[in-house]
Formats: sequence, C-alpha cells, structure tokens
Amino acid sequence: MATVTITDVAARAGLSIKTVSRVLNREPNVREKTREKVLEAARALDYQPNLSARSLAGSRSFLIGLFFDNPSPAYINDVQLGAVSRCRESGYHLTIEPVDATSPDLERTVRGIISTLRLDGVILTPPVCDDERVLRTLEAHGTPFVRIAPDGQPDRAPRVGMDDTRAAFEMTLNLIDLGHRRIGFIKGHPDHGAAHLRLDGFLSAMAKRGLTPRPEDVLQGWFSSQSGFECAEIMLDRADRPTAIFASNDDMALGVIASANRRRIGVPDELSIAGFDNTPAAVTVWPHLSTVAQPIFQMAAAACDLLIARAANTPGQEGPAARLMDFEIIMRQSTAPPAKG
Amino acid sequence: MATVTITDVAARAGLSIKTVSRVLNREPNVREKTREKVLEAARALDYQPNLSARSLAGSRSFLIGLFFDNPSPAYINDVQLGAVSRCRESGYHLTIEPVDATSPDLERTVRGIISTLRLDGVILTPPVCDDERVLRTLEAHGTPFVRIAPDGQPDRAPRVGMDDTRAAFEMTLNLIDLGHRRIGFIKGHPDHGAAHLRLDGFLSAMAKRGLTPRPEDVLQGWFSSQSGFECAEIMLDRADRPTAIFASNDDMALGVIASANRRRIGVPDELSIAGFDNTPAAVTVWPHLSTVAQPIFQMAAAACDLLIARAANTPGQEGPAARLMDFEIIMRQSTAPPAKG
DNA sequence: ACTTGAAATGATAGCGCTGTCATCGCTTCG
DNA sequence: CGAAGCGATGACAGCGCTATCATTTCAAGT
Repeated sequence: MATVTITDVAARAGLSIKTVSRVLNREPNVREKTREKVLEAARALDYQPNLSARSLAGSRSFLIGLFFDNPSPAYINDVQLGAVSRCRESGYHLTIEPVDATSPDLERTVRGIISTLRLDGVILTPPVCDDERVLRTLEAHGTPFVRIAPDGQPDRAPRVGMDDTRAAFEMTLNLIDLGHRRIGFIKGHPDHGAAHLRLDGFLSAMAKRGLTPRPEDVLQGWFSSQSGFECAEIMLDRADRPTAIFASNDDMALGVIASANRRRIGVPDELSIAGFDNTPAAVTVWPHLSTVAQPIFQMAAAACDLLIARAANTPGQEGPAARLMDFEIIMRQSTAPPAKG
Repeated sequence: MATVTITDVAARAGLSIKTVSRVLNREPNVREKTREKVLEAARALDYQPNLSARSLAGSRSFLIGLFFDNPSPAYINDVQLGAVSRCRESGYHLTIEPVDATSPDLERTVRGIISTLRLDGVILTPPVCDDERVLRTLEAHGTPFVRIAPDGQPDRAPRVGMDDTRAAFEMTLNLIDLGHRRIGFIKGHPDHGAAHLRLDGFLSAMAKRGLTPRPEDVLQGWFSSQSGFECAEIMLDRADRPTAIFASNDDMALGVIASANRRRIGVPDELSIAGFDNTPAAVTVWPHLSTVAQPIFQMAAAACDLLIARAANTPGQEGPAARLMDFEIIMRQSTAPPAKG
C-alpha cells in the first residue's frame, strides 16, 4: 500500500537515485561498498521497483508473451511452468495470449498485443509457431520471438525443440528388440510437422532391422484419441493383427488401449502399445503407457532464456539460434515381448 | 515499430491529447462528433495505447494476475481461457503466477508480484484461494481478488463457484434411479473443501432414497488416479462388490476404470462408474465417462468481470459478492442399469 | 606536487499517458 | 440584456523510473 519508490531508497542510502538504479540494474562502475549500502536500504524498505515506470523510461518491459492456440492443456501447462521459472529468476513476467489462428483479425490482434504491452519477447508454441501471419507481424514490429518445436523454416528465428525422428526411431527399435516383427503405426495430423518426423523415425528403424511394415499397418490418425481408437479398431479386427502398435502421440495410444480393452485383448500380453509425449494421462490408464517424454519444461525455459538475454543486451546481435533438447524413452507396462507362437 | 502516441492522434484529430484520452477511456462529456473524429484518427493511425504509460499515470495497470499452485492442467487451462476472454474485451491482460504454497517466502513472493506489477486484481484458484498467507498479503496490500471455488470463509472476499453438494446429489440420484442400490463412493483429498461437499451430496441422495451406504463402500481417495485405482482394487475384490462406483473426481474414476479393465470387469454392464469434473480424459477412455461438468470457463470469466468492474469504478465500493454457476450432469457410456440378478 | 584520465556519482530531461484545474462557449432565466 | 450555470475542451504537472551527459573523486604517472 504505502509505496516505496527509488527516491526513498536513494534518500535512505544517502545516494542519488541514479546510483540506486545502477545497482538495481547491475550496471558496471559502482563501488562495492556503495552497492551494499543500496542493497541494504532496498531490503530495509522492502523496495519493489515499479514495472510500468521501468518500462516507460527504459527499453525493456520485463514482459514475455506466450502465444498459443488450443494445444493440449498438459503441454501448455508445462510450457508455462518452464517459461515462468526463468522469468522469475530475471524479474520478468509472463502474459498468456491465446490466439485464434483462423481469425481474420489475427494480424491486428497480434499487433495490438505486442505494441500495447511492448513485449520484450514472444514464445510461440505449435501450431502458432508456424503461422505465417503471426511470424510476419512479429518480424514487422521487430519483436523478438522464439519458436518451440516449429515444423519448418528452421532458420527463420531462434527455436528450441527436440529430435522427433530419432525419438521415434529409438522407440521403434525398442519394440523390435522386444521381439515384435509386425508393428502397427498410427500417423499424426498431417499438418503437424512432428507427425512426419515421427513416421520417418519409425520407418528408418524398421528398415534398419530389415523389416518392411505392411501398408495396412500404417494408418492415418489425427492426434485425437478418437482417431487412435478408430485406427486400432481397424488393425485389431484382422486375424493377423500386429503384435505391437506405436501411436504417434499418447492420446491416440490411449484410444488404442480403449479399443483393446473393449475387445478384451490383453495389454501388454497380447498387444504392446507405445505412445509419444508422456502426457499425465499416460499413467492414468492401465496398464501405464510406454512413451517418449519431451522436455517441454526445459524447452520453454530455454526459449525464455534466449528472449531475456536478447532483451538485456543492447546490441541488436546474432541471428537465429537453435537448441535441440534431449528426449527420454520411458518403457512402462504397456509394452512387453510378444506372446509366443 | 514506428510508435504512434496519443499526441499523434490528437494532432491528426486537431484536438488536445486530453480529449483523445477522454474518448479512449470512455469518459463522459465529449461531444459525439468529437468522439468520432478521435476514433477515426486513432483508426487511421492504428494507434495502440502504451500500457506502461497508462499504468504509471493512472490508477489502473490493466493487468490481472492468475495465482495457482499445481492444479490439474485441464482445470487451469479452462480458467485461463475464461479469464483471458474477458480480459481481451476490456483491454486487460493476464499474467500467470504459479505460486508454491509450501514456500517459506510465500508472502514476499506474493508481495513482490503485486507491487511490482501493480495488479488491478488477482484470481485465486484452489488450493491457493484458501491459503491464509496469500489472502492476508493481498488484503494488506489492498489488492482486490476473487476466489474460485474456495473451501471456506465464504464471505471473506468475492468468490465464484458452483454447488458441489447439489451436483453430487444429482449424480447419485441418477445412479440410484438407474437401479443401483449398492453404490461405492471414493472421497477426495480431505484438504479440499469440495471433497467434503461432494461426499455430503452423495450421502444426502442415498438417504433421500432410503439407502445407507456400507462403511466399506465409502473409501478415502486423494484425487489422484492412483488412489482411485487402489480404492477400486479394494472394493472390486469383494464378492458382493458395488454395482456402481462414484468417484469424486475424474482422475480417480479413471483409476477405477483401469482397475476394472485389469480385472476384466465389464463397464458398464457389470460396473457403472461416474466421475466429477469432466476432464478431457473423460472421453479419452473407453467407455466414455459419465461425469459432472463444472463451468470453469464461465467461473473464471465471472471472476475477471468482478475484478475489472471493480478497477473501473473509482469508488471503493461493495463488500464480498458470491456467484454460483450452473453445473451439468453428463451421462455417457460408463453408467447403465445394473446387471439383472 | 600537479597533471591526466578513468572510475564513480549526480543532475536533469523525458518516456506516454492521466488527473486536476482552468478556460471557453453556449444555454437559460430573471 | 447580463449573470449564472454547465457542458466541452485544453494546459500542464507529474507518475517512477532510465538515459544522457556533466561533474566529482581518486589512483597513477611524471
């Protein structure tokens, strides 16, 4: 309530407000003893800088925007936590900005957000990170942004992501090495780049082990559990059904489990199932789902780091940077060696 | 990039900046024709007000904070969407502030956030909405806040919520009217007030129909799917097991389904299962879960409304307000009449 | 001691708005 | 016809900070 300003701190420390400002902003050329005096006064007064004033006077707003459009709640939740964790460390705050990629006003909306807030940076998650209109608007305004797991144009701006292909490759290898020969694969939404990468990984692994998936075992899904269910219904209907199904995301894998349960096909004894994403739901079903864990929290934190670093350095430096994070293959109870015979 | 200020708009409209400000803030005493001139100039220049400047000069920051501590991703996602939808309409923005209720620095953290950002209001979700330290800090600072689904102290501050008791009551009635007599109930985390309310609703409904649940059919869960699974394992192990199980949230209901699947107990033929919350996972499993839908989006929107209205009205008016929203009972495929015999 | 220059500190002008108060013009009524 | 009254508009002072540039301090070099 009783607002403490930088002037109060300066008075208490017996210094000018500019010196206080210098200390608070970690600027160079401040004597160690002076720094301590300032810090002590600030602590004693429980001084909290006014973001609006800082933003108005300076070139930074201490605000990072997170743009997203209807992703999975678990995903966006992880992104938020990762981003906020870094923001906290640097005195930044995160504003969330759901965006409707199908809106005709998209440009105007985006323009309004970034210029009203003077965002220091924007984090873009799929599918917004591949929306040409959003990218163009941000570039035109000169607002730095980082894309998380973008599909294409890898060098257009800094990005963080993971190697989907290699992850799918390794998961497939795991399945094969468990003894499976006939493995079904459910593709993801064709508009998502990751869907293609995961398919590539699956196919390479099969090829590497000298296996050729039958066309009827590679079905088109849409990343929804419903689509996974439907694909499973088709595959499991055949007498010579696969002994394992690798769905390109957990939701679809859950659909596969639902289908298996409905048909009373034992998992994993009669059918192994693997997913991708390690959503919370993966351990909500029985049996727990084997899957690939994406380092979403870390990716978002890294994205935030890039933006904050960029806002701090006055020089308008560097071009695009990319950062690939490590994934993790998590084998739980939904996968096992195929039944003998 | 080329920043348009209110001065530019004033110049183009041939008016003073104060008049432009009046129009933009919907203040009274502006001639209609003047208003139009201003609006047109603003449109032509694509003027976007600078939030920092507005905040610094005025008494509002146009920022609402959302405090939460590790709730379910689906829940918090809905809250965010609901809150942002209202913020957008009023030129507000939402900053998300995950809070660790167990942190010893909690007060300092909260104080830092609200005084740095000068938040116009804060939305509190469970369990933060019942954290005494958070409430006290907000009150001490004079920051308005609205609690979503708080457990106790109904009159401490404005709140929005739903009638958990009645929802559980109605769902139980549905189960009974389907023909079930022996219904198991899985309680929620005892620290969450909603858990008690839902139990009350269950018991009242049973009593109303002259039924008395056996003690061994009312088990203590923790709102986690794991705990639901464990409770189900116990209940379903008995020969005279319930014909229906009502879990006080969807996660636990999912655990029950998992247990039933593991035991090859058919759902809903041999066992009906109902949940509470209508999480996305409710339609990811098979069979789809019957559950209670909370109007989370609307609750958050209402909370936001209260905060924004309060920030707009200069008078420090009104005491606590409460708003109860309507829930919805959704009967899907996990419930059916009990097997004959 | 006296210069010299870099390091340390301070004075001051805004940043783009809103709030306060003054001013202007027009209607209304005695 | 003049005074009063009110609606409409404008001038201007900050809000709390950062940026620029001026000034002071102090150690080193001669």
